[in-house]
Amino acid sequence: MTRLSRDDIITGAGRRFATHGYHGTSMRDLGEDLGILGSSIYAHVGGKQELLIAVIERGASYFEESADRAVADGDGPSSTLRLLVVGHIDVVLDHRAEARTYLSETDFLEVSEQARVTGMRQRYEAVFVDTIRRGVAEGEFDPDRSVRLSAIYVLSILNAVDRWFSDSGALTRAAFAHDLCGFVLEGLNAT
Amino acid sequence: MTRLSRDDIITGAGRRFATHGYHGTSMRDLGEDLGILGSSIYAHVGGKQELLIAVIERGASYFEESADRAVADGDGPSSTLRLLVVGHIDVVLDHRAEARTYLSETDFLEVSEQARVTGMRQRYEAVFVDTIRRGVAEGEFDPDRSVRLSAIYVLSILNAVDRWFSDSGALTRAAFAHDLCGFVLEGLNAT
DNA sequence: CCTACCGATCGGTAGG
DNA sequence: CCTACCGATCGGTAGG
Repeated sequence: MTRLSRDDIITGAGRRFATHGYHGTSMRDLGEDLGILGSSIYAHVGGKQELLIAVIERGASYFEESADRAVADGDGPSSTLRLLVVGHIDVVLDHRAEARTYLSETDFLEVSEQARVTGMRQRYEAVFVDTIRRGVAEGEFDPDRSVRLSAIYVLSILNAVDRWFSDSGALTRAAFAHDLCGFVLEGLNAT
Repeated sequence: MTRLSRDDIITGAGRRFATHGYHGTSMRDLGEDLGILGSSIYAHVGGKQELLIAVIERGASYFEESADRAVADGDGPSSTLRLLVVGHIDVVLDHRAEARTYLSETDFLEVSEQARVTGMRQRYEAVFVDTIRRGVAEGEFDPDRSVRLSAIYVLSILNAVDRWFSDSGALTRAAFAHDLCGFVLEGLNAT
């Protein structure tokens, strides 16, 4: 039995927040998950709100990194969009707790933190918008569709993936990503 | 100042649950919203959990009624699908609090209630699946697309509508519904 | 990381 | 619907 790290505490908090919600989680609950007392958590972090911030910050940065990679590696708009879709799916499924907390519990951050996280989210979503816009400009996507709405549709689908998808099901992650890209690109009348 | 009804209490609870979450709402918070004391709520309802049940039951029945109407009034699969989409949008925007609580707080119901609500939700979603399946069978939709996935996509988009749409924006509800139907039906290669 | 707490708040009740 | 509570639990701290 070695001492827990701050990262361990944050990971545990993410799991609890994702399943029981921020307000549904007590420091004692969290301690029990970690095998320590609730009060012992304060040896690692300043408080419950600080844990929420740390978990959500993690979630936000996974998405940010994914977008950066998609933009760097993408070869044209539909290629970039595919990478964005695959990357988002991976973040949501490989970092379920942090991603879900980021997506569902941001309202419970203190206002200043909330503003920062909202900013990060807007920048992330803007990458989708910009990519689609570029696809329209370059003649790859249907110019008659609303760019903004198309981005909202894709993101709505992506943000709900963890609610129904399981790696242990018959549908593989790659097959799903392919289907979703097809659905989206057909909707955009990709050429 | 007349006495509040049980329905008033449930409406107030829905608003609080939708914005602050079930666990983020105290009976005293709710009382304050209603202009009474937290303890006075117990003159109307048995407890907090009973309020959650009542709010979610309302939300679930709005969706159920919408699906019933769509099936009754629809003239063929793509017509029914359009009615389902428009109906879902209306429920989510005209009954924001109940719909959002239904969609986000069901995990906090006692297990027996949770099972019932999950059943209602599955029956509702099955209407989407069946409608799309019928569209494929009748040659209206692309048979190469997964029916299940298409239903998941539409529902994912619909369930997030209240997060970004506002009736006071430039985009009207009808224009949005039209765009979404177009997006979905194009994805389904509707003929 | 535990012991031993603290004041505040929680859901809820008895009696009117 | 209010007054006046109750025991339980909450986030958090002092001291080791």
